[in-house]
Amino acid sequence: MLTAKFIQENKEFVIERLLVKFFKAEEIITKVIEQDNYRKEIQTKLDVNLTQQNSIAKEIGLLFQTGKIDEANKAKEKTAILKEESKELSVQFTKAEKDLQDLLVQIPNLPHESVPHGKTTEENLCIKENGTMPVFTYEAIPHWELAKKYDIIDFELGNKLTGAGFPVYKGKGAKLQRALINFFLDEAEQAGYAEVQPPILVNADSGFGTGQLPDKEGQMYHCGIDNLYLIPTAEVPVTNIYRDVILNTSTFSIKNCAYTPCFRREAGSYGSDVRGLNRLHQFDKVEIVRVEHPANSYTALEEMVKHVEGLLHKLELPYRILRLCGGDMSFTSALTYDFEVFSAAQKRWLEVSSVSNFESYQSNRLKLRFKDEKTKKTQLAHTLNGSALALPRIVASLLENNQTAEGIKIPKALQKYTGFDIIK
RNA sequence: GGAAAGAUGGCAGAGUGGUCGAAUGCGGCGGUCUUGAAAACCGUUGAUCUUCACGGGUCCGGGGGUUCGAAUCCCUCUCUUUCCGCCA
Repeated sequence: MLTAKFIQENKEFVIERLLVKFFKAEEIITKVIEQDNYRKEIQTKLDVNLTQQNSIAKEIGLLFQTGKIDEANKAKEKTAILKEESKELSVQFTKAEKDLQDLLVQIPNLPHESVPHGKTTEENLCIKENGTMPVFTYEAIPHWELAKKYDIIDFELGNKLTGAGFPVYKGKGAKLQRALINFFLDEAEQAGYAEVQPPILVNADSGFGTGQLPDKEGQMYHCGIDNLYLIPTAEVPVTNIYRDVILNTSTFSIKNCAYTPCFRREAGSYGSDVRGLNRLHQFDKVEIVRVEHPANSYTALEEMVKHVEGLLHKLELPYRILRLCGGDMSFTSALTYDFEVFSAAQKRWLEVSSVSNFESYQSNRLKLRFKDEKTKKTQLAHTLNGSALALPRIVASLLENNQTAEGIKIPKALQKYTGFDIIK
């Protein structure tokens, strides 16, 4: 979230920038400023009161030590009123802080200046399209039929075990999953990302840190007995590694990668675009996460984009890169690039990665800071993350685009991981 | 699941209800010495809110209470560790 201080100092700028996200901020910004001023006012009153109490308490201590019991008892009476007042003030202060917090979490992150204006997915800016589009002399078969034909993914079996959106990968299908995970992890490692294997259940503090809570509570699976959440992305546990941490400037850049299954309730999604692998409740993903000095975060973002692009290139999939417009961006992001691969049978682009710079928006919630060596002051770091990559739609696209009369061809880069070059 | 112990600054670890934001050690930073380094020695070193500043407030796991005054006493919650049981 944004800090009250930043809003105080950049009121007009904040309002203007948020319009790019179609967020009318004028009213809430005014409230934030009022609330912040009120908070300060209460705090000042409380401070003065406590100062008085402290000094009287010290006096009493001295009086007792010097044996002036009567005077001490007299002084005690003075504190009664002060105590009463401070109790009242501190209740007000706690409420004032909470009310301010409640306002701040409602304000989205400011979009970067390069974010295109626009409201819908059609207005995202395609900055690159690359790779050869698949050509078929016959009607290409959709991946859910291919999966059945070669018996590599069993959707019905998943229904039996769990429910819709939990497929069972079998034989070469399972091997393909494992191959992709290893391929993505190896590539990330080569690019300097240190692998971590985090828990896939997290507590509420972690959920709040990266912004899933409180707003997106309904999107996560919740284990009520232990009050833990199944992660919707590795971003949550990996970024939260750095919650409540003060870094040294020298520790930048922090680069982590992690493979985890991801769980999403996807409440409210329906229709033909959820068929097959297009939208699952459980899927596998390799995530890259970075913590950066504010001055370097956009360079880091470009590096991440290059990395993801390299993966798609090696997988020989036709892809395009979109810079999301204000209306399509997430609440917490300052700049997001989406990667889509073309899928031959569905004849549409499928999102396989989303790479974002959150600037200090997550850091402020996470209390992730660093000590500036020159000013000796702590300031918020920048966080970034991106999928590199999410598996299901990659698999969908591989199956559909690489189908031949003989079987499904495996791209060269993947063959040493699969151990086979065709699924038949 | 049963039993016990514990939670203090980056880490380790003291702490009598009053002068404790907190000893000490390690680590970090700066310096002296040195051709350089190490060692030794000296100094310095928490976070946060508020204020132009001086200053002031808050924080010893979270919350509540007792008291003029709480790291220290009481209640409660959470978490951690150890032992036993079960077990990948």
